[in-house]
Amino acid sequence: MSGKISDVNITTLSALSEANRMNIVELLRQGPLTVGEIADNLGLKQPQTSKHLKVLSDNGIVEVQAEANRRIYKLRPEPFQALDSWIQTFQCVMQERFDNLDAYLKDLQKKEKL
Amino acid sequence: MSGKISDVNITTLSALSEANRMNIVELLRQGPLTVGEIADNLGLKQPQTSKHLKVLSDNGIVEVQAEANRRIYKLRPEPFQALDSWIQTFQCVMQERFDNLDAYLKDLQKKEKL
DNA sequence: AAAGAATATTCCTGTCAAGGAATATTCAAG
DNA sequence: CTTGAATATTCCTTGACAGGAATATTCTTT
Repeated sequence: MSGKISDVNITTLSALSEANRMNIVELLRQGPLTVGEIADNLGLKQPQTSKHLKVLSDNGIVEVQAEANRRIYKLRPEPFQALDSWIQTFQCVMQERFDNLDAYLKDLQKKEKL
Repeated sequence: MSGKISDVNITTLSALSEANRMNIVELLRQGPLTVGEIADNLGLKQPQTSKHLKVLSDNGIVEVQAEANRRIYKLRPEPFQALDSWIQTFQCVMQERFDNLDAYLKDLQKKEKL
């Protein structure tokens, strides 16, 4: 049911859960950049930058446009939209009112009377 | 500047980027549960369940309340709030209007005239 | 065609994290 | 205080993944 949504998010999350890739994504938030620009901005070497971009690309977080010698990378909206709508399903948790645990404990006592 | 925010998110993301932990979190969205209940629901063995819960706990995603023999785990709101506000910084990406790349290419041409 | 810039790929190595199995801890009840 | 349930922890092994270094590819320019 919500299986696919979760699957999408888990690959997105694992791609983002690496510091350099997170930095790349936050950098690209400001707009498209070439590999060299990304590497320079973040102090990364070119090969590792390409590798990280490949991971991001394989997970649909980023897309490429070849322009002569260069490859211009930019963020794709979908994974962020998906992540946003996923996180919205936790509204009840984010607005916690500190009565959930009490309710649970009362429920537990009921069960144990059986 | 936004360093701390990123750091918070990266530990949250890496904790969530494991399928079993993701399942645990989605299960706990519906309310607090004991270790045994979580393990049963997800078909996990108790030791691994405890280990995953420890990771989630170490990252502040989950909190425990001891109740006799049992430990009741529940989601903490903060990481989700943080993730939510982080994802909101990608609004511009999520509303992409397909003109970013064009703008970049024009900008690139300008630079190359120098 | 040759040279050089920009990028991608490969191979190697070390590190880290997850699962399995066994064991330790903690608590309740008799 | 012994037993048993619920949970945590330890040790071990294995696989995934990131970085380094070298090399391959692709395109431009001359």
